[in-house]
This record gives sequence, structure tokens and C-alpha cells, in this order.
Amino acid sequence: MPELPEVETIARSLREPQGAYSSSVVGRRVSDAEVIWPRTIAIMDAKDFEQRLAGQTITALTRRGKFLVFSLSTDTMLIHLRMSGNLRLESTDTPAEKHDRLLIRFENGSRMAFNDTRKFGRVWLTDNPDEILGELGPEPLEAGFTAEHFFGMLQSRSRQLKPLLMDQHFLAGMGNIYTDEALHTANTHPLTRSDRLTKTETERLHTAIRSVLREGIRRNGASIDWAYKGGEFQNHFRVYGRTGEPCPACGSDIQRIVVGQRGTHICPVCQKVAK
DNA sequence: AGCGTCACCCGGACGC
DNA sequence: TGCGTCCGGGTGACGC
Repeated sequence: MPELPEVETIARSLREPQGAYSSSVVGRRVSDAEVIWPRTIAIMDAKDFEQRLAGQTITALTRRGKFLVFSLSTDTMLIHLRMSGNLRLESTDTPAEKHDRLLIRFENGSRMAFNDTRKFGRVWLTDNPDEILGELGPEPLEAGFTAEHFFGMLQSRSRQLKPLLMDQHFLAGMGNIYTDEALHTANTHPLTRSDRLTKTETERLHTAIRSVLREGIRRNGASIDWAYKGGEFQNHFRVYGRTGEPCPACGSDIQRIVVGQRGTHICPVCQKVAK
């Protein structure tokens, strides 16, 4: 399930492809778009999307939270991969794959394919991206996200830490994997109330969040099951998906609990019981 | 208002 | 083989 590091990795690979297909998506002019699964297109009708996208040039590709942000000649295209979405940049000659939901062909003979097994991913085409992106919390890796700022954010709420960290309005980019990893790295229990964290604990969590996200990016993200492939962070998980295996810090058995309806992995010794 | 819970959308994986 | 259940990101409904 693509979270911030996976989305960042995908954005980078589309901007500066390093594989066999060495072209960038930036600078490409859309010749035509083909919506294969109409519900992929958010708000707009699929036909309107195809017509409006044709002829526009991609001028930039950035990331905001878990959104890919394609700046176009006149509009902005936002792509959210949700659980199982992935993007491929390839030659138009390449056969489409199972679960391809949207094909965007470019004038230089290349094509970007949006593949999404679970069909939860969405694509927006809008002239006002702030309407969607403006709802997001701060970027955890940006300089403005300081421990001091984070402390204020946590103190202003009184929620269980894990669901709060995963709330995209609170903080943008964290999903189940990186939240579990960050909480374990910070020796913090996922059920801890946000306003119970001390300054020191907040600093530890702030450092942990940034370090696991950076490590994820450095390892090109994590590849889980059918989802995004290419990363290797999954080989370095401390707790996620390691139920019954030893905690890397103390050797205790990793436990799986449920927090906010999400499978959650903790070390019962390192991560103190909720206050 | 803020918080927690639940249902929903999907199909692959898994257990029986 | 075939059925039922689980899982998960984000949203929206609901109740407290």
C-alpha cells in the first residue's frame, strides 16, 4: 500500500526514469487518454476527463502527502494510489496489463498506465488542486515540520496516537506500515493519547517519523504483496507484519493488536502500555 | 466539536 | 473446488 516513501519513489522514477524506458513524464504532451474503469475518475465524467486531458502538457510532477501532483498546461491532475495503485511509464507498443484502469498516451510514443487491482485509487483533473490538497496536514519531511510544531499539534488534540498519525488532515503521508515502524522506533504505544506525550517523547516520535520515512525513501519504498514493487524496505521492518518474531531491540515476541480497526504491530516490552 | 466505531468499496489470499 | 472471511486507505454516517 503506497505511503509517502512509495509515492515519492514513484514520482522520482517517473521524473527521472532509470530503467530500460529512459524517458521522463515531464515535458510529455498528451495525445489521448483512455479510461478503462470509469470509477477511477473522481468527480468528473470519464469522457469529460479524456477530452479535457488531451492536448495538455505535463510541466511538473511533485508529491503532496500520498498524492501525485501532475502540473499540466491548464489543469492539475492528482493521482491517489490508495491500496494497490501503481503507475508504469512505457512504450505505447507494450500490451496493457490486467487491472490497468487508465492509459494516458503521449505524442512521443510513450504511455503512462494506471494499474489498480483493488480499484480504490482515484484520479482528479482540476483547475483548483488546493481544494483537495489544502485539506492535508503538514509534510513530515519538510523543514517547517519541527518537533516544537508537532508538540503543539499533538497537544491540541486528544486522540489515540496511531489513528491520529494516520489521519491525513493531521499529518500527510503516513500509512499503516510507517506508523507502526515509527511508533516502535520511538518506543511509544499506539494507544497513547496525543496530549499525554511529553516534550521529550514528542521529540523522539518526531525524529522516528522522519527517520523511518527517509529510510523508506532511501530503500525505494516497501513492496508488499501485489502492491507497488521495486522497493526493499520490507526487508527491514522492525515490527510490521512480524507477529511472533523477535523485537529487533529487545528480542520479545512482536504482538499484533487492533487499533482503530487497523492491524497494529508492537513490541509489548519496548512500547509502554497506553496511558 | 471532537472523538471512536462502523460500513463501504474491491479482489487476492487464506482457512476450512 | 468452492465458499466464507479477512485485510486495508480514506470517507462518510452515526452515536456519544
